[in-house]
Amino acid sequence: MEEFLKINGALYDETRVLILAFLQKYGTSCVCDLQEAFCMGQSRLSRHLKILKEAGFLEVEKKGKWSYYTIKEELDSYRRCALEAIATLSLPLPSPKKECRI
Amino acid sequence: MEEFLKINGALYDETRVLILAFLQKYGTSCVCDLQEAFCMGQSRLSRHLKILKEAGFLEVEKKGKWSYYTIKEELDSYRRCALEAIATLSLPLPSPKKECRI
DNA sequence: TTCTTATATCAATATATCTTGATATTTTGA
DNA sequence: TCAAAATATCAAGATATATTGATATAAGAA
Repeated sequence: MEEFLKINGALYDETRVLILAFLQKYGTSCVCDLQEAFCMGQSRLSRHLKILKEAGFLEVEKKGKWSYYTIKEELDSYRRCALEAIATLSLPLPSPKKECRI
Repeated sequence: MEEFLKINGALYDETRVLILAFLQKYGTSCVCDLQEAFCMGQSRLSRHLKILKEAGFLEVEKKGKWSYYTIKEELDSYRRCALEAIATLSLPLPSPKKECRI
């Protein structure tokens, strides 16, 4: 139950749904990529990414100063359903703006 | 987006997940059935049932003094996924106690 | 009509969550 | 070693949600 609620809590926020949609569309991104794209404060983004990670949607890889967030490859059926549902929402997403990678 | 968030909000509450699990297992129930089973205050139940209904999971049929709540037959794939996920949680459910129907 | 029952809704309080700005940590380069 | 950049975390205030008890509504029985 606890895990199920954590998943739904993660999905019960517009910002996080948009982040998932963005990562589905554009793939691995660092926090600064998302900051640029969404024009969003860094602490706010960092918090939402943490929630998505702890809900089992994302994984992080740290390289140098950067943290790269990716949607996990292996997801259980419920999380996959959720991502499909998000994809079919056809949300208007910002485009990735700058490259700030290594 | 709005509808998707409403679904996830409805699923982000232990009480409501239990109600869905109960209705999946035992079928149509009136509010008093659920009160008996869950030993839960009536206004609290009524509120949660309303939220589940407005999130598209339940339908209500009124007969006399009673309101009968049922899980909708025709659900989109995301809601169906959610109900499957709930079923596989194998939650410990109270048994229906009394019959208070017409 | 009047009383009782089943349900819905409201108001007040408590709890949880989100946002913002400030601070901490870590890495890299000067 | 020092400063700057990327990210994480914390604290305070604002907003949302859940619970409880009280009240409202509607149907049926007396």
